Amino acid sequence: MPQLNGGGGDDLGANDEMIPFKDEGEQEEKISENVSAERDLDDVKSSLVNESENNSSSSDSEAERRPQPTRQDLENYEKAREYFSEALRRQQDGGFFKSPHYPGYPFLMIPDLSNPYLSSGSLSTGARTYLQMKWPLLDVPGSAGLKDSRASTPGHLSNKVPVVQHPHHMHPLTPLITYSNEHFSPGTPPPHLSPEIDPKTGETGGWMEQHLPAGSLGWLSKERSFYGIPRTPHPSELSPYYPLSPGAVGQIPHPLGWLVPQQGQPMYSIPPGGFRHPYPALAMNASMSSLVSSRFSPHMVSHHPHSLHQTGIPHPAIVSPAIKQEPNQGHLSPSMHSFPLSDLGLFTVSRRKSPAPVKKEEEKKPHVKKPLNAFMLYMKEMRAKVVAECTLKESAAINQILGRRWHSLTREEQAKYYELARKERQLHSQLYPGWSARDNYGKRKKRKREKQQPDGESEDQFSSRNKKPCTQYMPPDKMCDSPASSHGSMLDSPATPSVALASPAAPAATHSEQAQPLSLTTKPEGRAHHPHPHFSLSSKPRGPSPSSAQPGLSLSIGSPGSQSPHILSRPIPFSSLQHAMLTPPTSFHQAALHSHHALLQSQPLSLVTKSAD
DNA sequence: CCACCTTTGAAGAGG
DNA sequence: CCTCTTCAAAGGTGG
Repeated sequence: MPQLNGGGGDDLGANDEMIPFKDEGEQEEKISENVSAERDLDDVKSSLVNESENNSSSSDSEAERRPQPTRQDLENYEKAREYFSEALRRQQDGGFFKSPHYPGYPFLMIPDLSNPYLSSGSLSTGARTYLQMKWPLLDVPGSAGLKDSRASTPGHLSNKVPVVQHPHHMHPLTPLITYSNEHFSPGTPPPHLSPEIDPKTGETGGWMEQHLPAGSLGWLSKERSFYGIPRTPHPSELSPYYPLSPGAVGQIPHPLGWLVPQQGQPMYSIPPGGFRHPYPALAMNASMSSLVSSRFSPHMVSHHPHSLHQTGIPHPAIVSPAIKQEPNQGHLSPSMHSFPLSDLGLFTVSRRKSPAPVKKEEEKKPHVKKPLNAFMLYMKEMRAKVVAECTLKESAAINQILGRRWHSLTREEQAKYYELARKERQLHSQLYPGWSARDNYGKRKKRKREKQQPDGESEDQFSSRNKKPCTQYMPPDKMCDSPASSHGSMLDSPATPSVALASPAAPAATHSEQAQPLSLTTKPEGRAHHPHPHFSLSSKPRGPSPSSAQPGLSLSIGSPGSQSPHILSRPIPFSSLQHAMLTPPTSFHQAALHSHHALLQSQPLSLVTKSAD
């Protein structure tokens, strides 16, 4: 299997093991099919791109009309259908689709039909089946190394996919990974989970679903976040997350997950009635823009003054306040329509114009949100799992647990998220070149810090926190945050020989970015089992430095708003880790915190000597 | 209705 | 350069 070029490319899961086909004959057959399909789609892609360039200016006039599938639409549809059908079959067979090449094709995702918590430790994907779909999308620098062997197309037309889409345990060269469907019980999803079914008419509204054979499409629940939320195993809990129904297919998440609003709180969402991009000068490669301008359904290329920006890229980061008003995305669901696969963007957009929110939207301009950092990505993925395990629902408590678990992750595991976050930032910066985090200052309501009196500074740190002590969020009876007992990584990755380690962590740093913080100094090396020559206490460029985080470190336990003192991120020996994570910070932690000796003493001597090397 | 809580990390502002 | 602040997600809670 071709090895992905580093160069910032996606190397995640490059060595992940994959589920084999039943037999080689089958595999070869599928590979052949896949190759053939790709070739065909390549042609289609080219024609689409050309066509789109020619027609891009006429989109406005078409905007009012219902989208008519073009020849390419149909062709693509056929191809996509093949993929989907195959995907489903594979899913049922428990095999996966393997293609010898393709680097960077977007992956359509359909939910994993079986695996409840499979994502343990791995981003995403938790429960997704990735379908390889060829479609020119973003030209992501991070995936620049992904070179289609057949790619004669210019770089800007190459089929690049934001690698952030890739599950960490999935190699990009594995276009389709499916899981067994042993838990798959086709059925009618709850109405509220059938975005494509018009509750009023009972009809499915999507063009695609009307054409695709039942069961050929999997779809992603809105309940699932971009990176995938492990679903709960229980059927009753399962349905909300996996509204799978062969008869109610249609919602296909865009390969760029964030492009499709999911869940009430989409990671990145599309404002009702459209999308106004605050940054007209959106950087988009040719393929992207052409797709946007032409391949987008007329409904996407909205005529509405506040609809999609001409660039048409509803980046998830763009959020309209109005959207949060509708947790169920009512403005999206019933009237949502999937467009021909030619839109492979698989964007779904309300066909109706949302009448009311329009004005509101004018007042409240959507803003581009910050890209998620590594921890946020981790939280996004793991929250559901923790919630399911703990029966806790308060985010504050969940976050505490997640924070502890975060620190319990091995370095490699964290590296995955850092890498993902890095790519997320890359993508974000590509989409919003002029964006600055400062733009969002004040988007939130004033922090209490600002509200409070300047002189009450010394007091507020405790007072505010005292209102809700940490322990309040840590019900003693809930041992769910015990990493040893519940954290997947602990169970799943006893010490994965990390091949993957080589790449994700260290190389993450690019010319434009500093080396990943990785909290190197905070990792209990004993767990990592991967003493690296460069892994030294000084290798951290500017990560969360214990000494620099907060002046009043010991007090920062109660420090509101500001950074956590990383009390628990201290180099606590693993043997003490559990205890550390189950108990509030103590003098022990502080001691460990202020002294790396605590770590070094607890570390194998070899570690120390190695670093000396 | 909305700020708060809570977590880590990134980025910006200011000294 | 260093320190501090803000925001990103999430959803229950409380004013």
